[in-house]
Amino acid sequence: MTPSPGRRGDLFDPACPTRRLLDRIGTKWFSMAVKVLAEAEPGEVGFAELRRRIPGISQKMLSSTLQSMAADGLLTRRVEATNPPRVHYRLTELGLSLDAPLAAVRAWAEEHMAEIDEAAAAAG
Amino acid sequence: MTPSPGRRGDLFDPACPTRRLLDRIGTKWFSMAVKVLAEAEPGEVGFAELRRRIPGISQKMLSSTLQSMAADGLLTRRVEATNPPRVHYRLTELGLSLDAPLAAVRAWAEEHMAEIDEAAAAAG
DNA sequence: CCTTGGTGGTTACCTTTGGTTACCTGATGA
DNA sequence: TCATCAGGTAACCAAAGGTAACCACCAAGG
Repeated sequence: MTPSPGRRGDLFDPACPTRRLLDRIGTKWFSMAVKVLAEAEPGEVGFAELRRRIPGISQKMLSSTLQSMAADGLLTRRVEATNPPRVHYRLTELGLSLDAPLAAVRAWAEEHMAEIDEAAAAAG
Repeated sequence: MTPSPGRRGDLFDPACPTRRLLDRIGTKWFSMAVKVLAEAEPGEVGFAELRRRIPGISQKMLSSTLQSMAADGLLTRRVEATNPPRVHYRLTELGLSLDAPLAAVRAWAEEHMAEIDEAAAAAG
């Protein structure tokens, strides 16, 4: 109680940038969306195509994930004014730059998660 | 259709290692614990000292965070058999190696979260 | 004509779980 | 007597995430 209001390093206050970033990349589909969009060949991917490339995601989750990413300036929407209007998504430079640290996390996971599994199995 | 089933397979199944890692580092105190322990000078930190170095954390959350990390083989517990038994925590090599990708995430956050804030403010 | 399917969403509803506060243990030392 | 050590337990809250239904539009099939 009464956690000393004293100055703590910025890494720990509620507005800590790392915490706020982790809140985003910790959501279920965020990192997958970044990866799929970062690795997309034309750079631009339509909504339905994204659904196909992210197996298991629902329309709602894809829609809300893309919305929050757009609000964060990580991607842009382009609405094609055709018959059934198609919407295309593309990472901004900011969003693209985020793929680097995420790739580091992915690499660590693919290299070391087996060790975590062993430890978890041993711990019962 | 799907002439190439695009064997990005394992990255998207429920047992995807990246997803399972993100589920961990996305929890509120996990990354802070890794950082504090990785930067600790003796390498070993007691429970109460951890509480002091992670302002705002409760006993329960510190306890459960450390437990899950121990179960994952990321840290080890050393119980000092003194009168009030003190418990010391130390990252394993596995846990220590995780600090590298997390540092990349922290670096990105400190460098770019301001841009996200601007975009979010502009988006209203 | 009617039905089906695919386009890009939105809304309502429900469950799960992460996180919080609060209170409990026993032992010890001042 | 009281606080501190390292937790455990219970109850509660808010948010994440899932399912399902709905919308408007259009193309193809029968």
